[in-house]
Amino acid sequence: MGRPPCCDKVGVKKGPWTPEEDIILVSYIQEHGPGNWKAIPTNSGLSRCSKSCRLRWTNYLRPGIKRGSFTEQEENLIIHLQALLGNRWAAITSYLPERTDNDIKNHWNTHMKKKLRRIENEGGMIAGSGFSKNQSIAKGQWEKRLQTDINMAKQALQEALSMEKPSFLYESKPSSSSHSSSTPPSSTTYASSTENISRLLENWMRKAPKNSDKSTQHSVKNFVNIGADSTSSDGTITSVANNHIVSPEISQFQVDSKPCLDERFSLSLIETWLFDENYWGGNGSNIVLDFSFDDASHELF
DNA sequence: AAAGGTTACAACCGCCTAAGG
DNA sequence: CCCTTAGGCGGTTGTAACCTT
Repeated sequence: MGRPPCCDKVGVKKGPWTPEEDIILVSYIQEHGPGNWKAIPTNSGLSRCSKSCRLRWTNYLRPGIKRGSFTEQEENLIIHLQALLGNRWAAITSYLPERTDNDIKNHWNTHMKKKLRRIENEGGMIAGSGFSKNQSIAKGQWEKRLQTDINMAKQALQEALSMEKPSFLYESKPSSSSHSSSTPPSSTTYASSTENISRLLENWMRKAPKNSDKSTQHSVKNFVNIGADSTSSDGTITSVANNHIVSPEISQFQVDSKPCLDERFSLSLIETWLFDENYWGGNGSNIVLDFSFDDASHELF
């Protein structure tokens, strides 16, 4: 007996989500909170499988998602983390909470791989691996990587237990140049969808005074704000969440749908290393190439 | 202006893991 | 323990938008 499909394939809609479907999903989650994905299609009336709903929410509709082009600092961080963690996008995403793993993965595959390949051709190193050619197939590399990960986890745990709470790493440095990218963020279909959803949600709010529950309305309003912010005239995303003035509800969403926030609290050593400009050799183009695990692990642990 | 090629990204697929019975 | 299943993750694909000729 094979594994049954996650959802009944018959009658399950596939393909791009419509704004109407988004509204239904968001409305349902506003009311019931994220989670119990299995129940969402049935209870909300969506003809989508639970997986599709979860993905749509986490990658697209969840409040606090930053869209648009990546800043140089974000890219540097991704390169560095990819060298350290490999293609573990979920782990990498925990350092860039405003980005989704899908977003980072896509950006890596479409932009950064190419960029690094170009650098590799110029510099004769293996891009993205964090190792020079003669190191790349070094015996014991995986063991070393694993050990580093274990050490990282231990360190994080220790710091978490000691209640050390460094400020959010994304609050300080990355945001400082968040609009420094020379290329304007691309306007995608998301923008118009979001505007539609925002409008619909506003109408929905007006029509739905049944919610004596203020918090629900409040959170919907926040969602609307975020939607509007995310499509501001200059195309940049400066959401409420970016400034961390998020409603408890939204915080809850983020906590619920993202990896443990405490992970981020407890990585001051790592973040120092990750954001240390010196590591990046000034222009960020050589960093990975000069980076090796020996250096990093020695410094970190 | 049209055709063909390229890029970007939303969404799907299938595997893995952990929780619950 | 074993089995089932929901949720999570990374790889891959499909396609709309954009660019070049």
